[in-house]
Amino acid sequence: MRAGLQVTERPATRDRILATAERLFAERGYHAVSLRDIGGEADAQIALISYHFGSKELLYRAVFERRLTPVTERRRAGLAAAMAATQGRPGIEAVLDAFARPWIEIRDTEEGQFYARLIAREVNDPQEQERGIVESLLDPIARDFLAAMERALPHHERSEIHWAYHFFIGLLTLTMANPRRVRRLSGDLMEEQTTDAVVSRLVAFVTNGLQAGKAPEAPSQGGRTE
Amino acid sequence: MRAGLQVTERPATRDRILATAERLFAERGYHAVSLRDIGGEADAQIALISYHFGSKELLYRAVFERRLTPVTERRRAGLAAAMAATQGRPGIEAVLDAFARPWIEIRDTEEGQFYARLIAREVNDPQEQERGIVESLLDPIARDFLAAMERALPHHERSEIHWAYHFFIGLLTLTMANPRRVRRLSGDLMEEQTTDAVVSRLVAFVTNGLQAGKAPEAPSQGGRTE
DNA sequence: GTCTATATTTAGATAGAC
DNA sequence: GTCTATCTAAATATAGAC
Repeated sequence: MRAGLQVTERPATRDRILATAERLFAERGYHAVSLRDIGGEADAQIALISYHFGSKELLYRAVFERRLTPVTERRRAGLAAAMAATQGRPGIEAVLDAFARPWIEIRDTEEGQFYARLIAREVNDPQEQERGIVESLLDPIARDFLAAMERALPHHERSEIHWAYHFFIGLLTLTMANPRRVRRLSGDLMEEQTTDAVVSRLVAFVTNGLQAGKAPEAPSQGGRTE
Repeated sequence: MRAGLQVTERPATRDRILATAERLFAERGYHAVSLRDIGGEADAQIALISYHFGSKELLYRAVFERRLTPVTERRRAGLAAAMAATQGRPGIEAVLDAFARPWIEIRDTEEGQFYARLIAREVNDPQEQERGIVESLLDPIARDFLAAMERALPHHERSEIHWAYHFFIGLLTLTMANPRRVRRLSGDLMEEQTTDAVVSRLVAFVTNGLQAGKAPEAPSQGGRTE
């Protein structure tokens, strides 16, 4: 029986390794973490890491894949719901919300905070293409959201929408990546934010930011006319 | 004579090491680069790295400090000019421009592209505080710009301004950090951007984004009234 | 300042008993 | 599945001749 952990039971070695690796990779980055570090903090022999995962590289991939599929599913579902509710013409806020909310929700959980940081690290890494994780697991859904943004803003230049998308990624990943500096510079001005408040802020910021890029010849679409 | 390099002269060993270290640290990160990598690509003996810089850690700091002082000076000068031209009440665009332009200019030069990526990496690193580079060299001027933003937008909530600041950092660093994924997702939609165009876009995006956070009781200030 | 040679530590990975 | 013990390669750093 793999399922049915009792409350007092210690997680299986494999899971302890996964959780510890996730935390350490997120905090320090792949190359700054040794298998000895992981084994030590997970209270598992180094040999067991090889036994369960094969190699450091494969362990890293296992850490990613463990959580990525469920998150991606929820993002897809959110986008599909926004599409269905509007006959394929969703508002830009609904699209951005479906895109960002699952990430922020993960960031705001005890067990997901490190994974959020790890994703941010991976997306910002100039070398990510060599590992292929972003390209195979995140790029497909990214293209779906880009297409949805274009449907939501049919009168914007495509290049504007793409810029906004990358801006969104930038601010989304920063809110996940380095909360310490945020606290250092801004102190309690940014504490005690609920998940909802952060998502709303991100979405509102990008939505407003996009007002700069409306194509000049666009007719009013019942929205802001500036 | 240290100065007065002839055109055909090979850069001194110390400078070759610095340039190579800058590029490799930017592309792969501190821990993924060995002194052997640097020595190999710089065509310098490993022992010479120790001789010139003392240790890998000190080499890393030397790479940072080489370019940071001039950039910071230019950012300060830009802010001072914006302040002086408006009797201490600069527009938010002028403040953001002074903040971002020197970074984008560096990013867009042949010799500075790697440094821009390195800075982005450092700012997004959850572990930066341990090294203290960001805290000692970037936080002071960050606080100056935060104060200038508050002066430029006296009717905004302070927390809104701080959020916008961190958003700005996020999108600024992403445009410096991982251009490859941008190209992968958006292709030639984002090519051939001049420095001016990128700065304008960043500034316009954040300025518009900030419209979301205007304090409700603020009287119109001659700007957008929504 | 630059080189060769080497000391010392730490890394990822595996062999084989239990 | 888990352990001890160990292999091999790679890392940073230094010693000392030139």
